[in-house]
Amino acid sequence: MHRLWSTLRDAHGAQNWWPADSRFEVLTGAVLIQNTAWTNVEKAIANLRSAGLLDAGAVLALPQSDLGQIIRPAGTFNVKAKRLQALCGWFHAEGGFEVLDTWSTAHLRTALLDVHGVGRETADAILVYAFQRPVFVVDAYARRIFGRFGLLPADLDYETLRASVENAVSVDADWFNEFHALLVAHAKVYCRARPRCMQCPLSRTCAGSGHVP
DNA sequence: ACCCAGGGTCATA
DNA sequence: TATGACCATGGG
Repeated sequence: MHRLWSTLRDAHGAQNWWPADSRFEVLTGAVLIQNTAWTNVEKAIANLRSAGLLDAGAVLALPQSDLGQIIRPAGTFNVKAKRLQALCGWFHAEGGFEVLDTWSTAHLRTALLDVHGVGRETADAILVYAFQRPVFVVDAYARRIFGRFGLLPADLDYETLRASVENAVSVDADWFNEFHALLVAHAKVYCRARPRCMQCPLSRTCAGSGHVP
């Protein structure tokens, strides 16, 4: 696990995630990124910013259909408008970061999973990037890269895979922060286009012959 | 014209 | 538990 981390770090450099100007923007981005390209999320967040909506109270005060139009570029905008308000409702009701920062990671994770529209991956991304908790974010990229690297089977269920990674290392939140970011960065560069795939720095250690995405 | 992107919910078996 | 339908924009 540490060797993969170092290999990715050498290949791609420090990522310094999450790409956001504030912790609240991380919450927003975590919902908007669901099954969507980041370029679309950027447009939606720019719309929110110019509308003064990077604030839980402001998001909650808006009719859901209006919010949907503002975040339209992010896709599935009606779904995400509802989810965004659900997350803001929880965040606001619980007292914001000042209160939530005092919660245990386990308590925080359970509460996040109870919010409509927040699943495991979104919850864990929020835990790492908005709350700096040491949690491994499992996503499709991690599964693919682990599988190819021969580290862990790609078809493990979410909680098993997450526990496997978290138990395999003894590290802080910054390590998990960088790890997930590096896996995403690596996938974006090497796991799409076939020509680049062959230049992948992991190709020598990849299991199997094809090294196909 | 198709495929997919840093998913999740809901209905169904 | 395990699939499938559904949401919907923008870039390749």
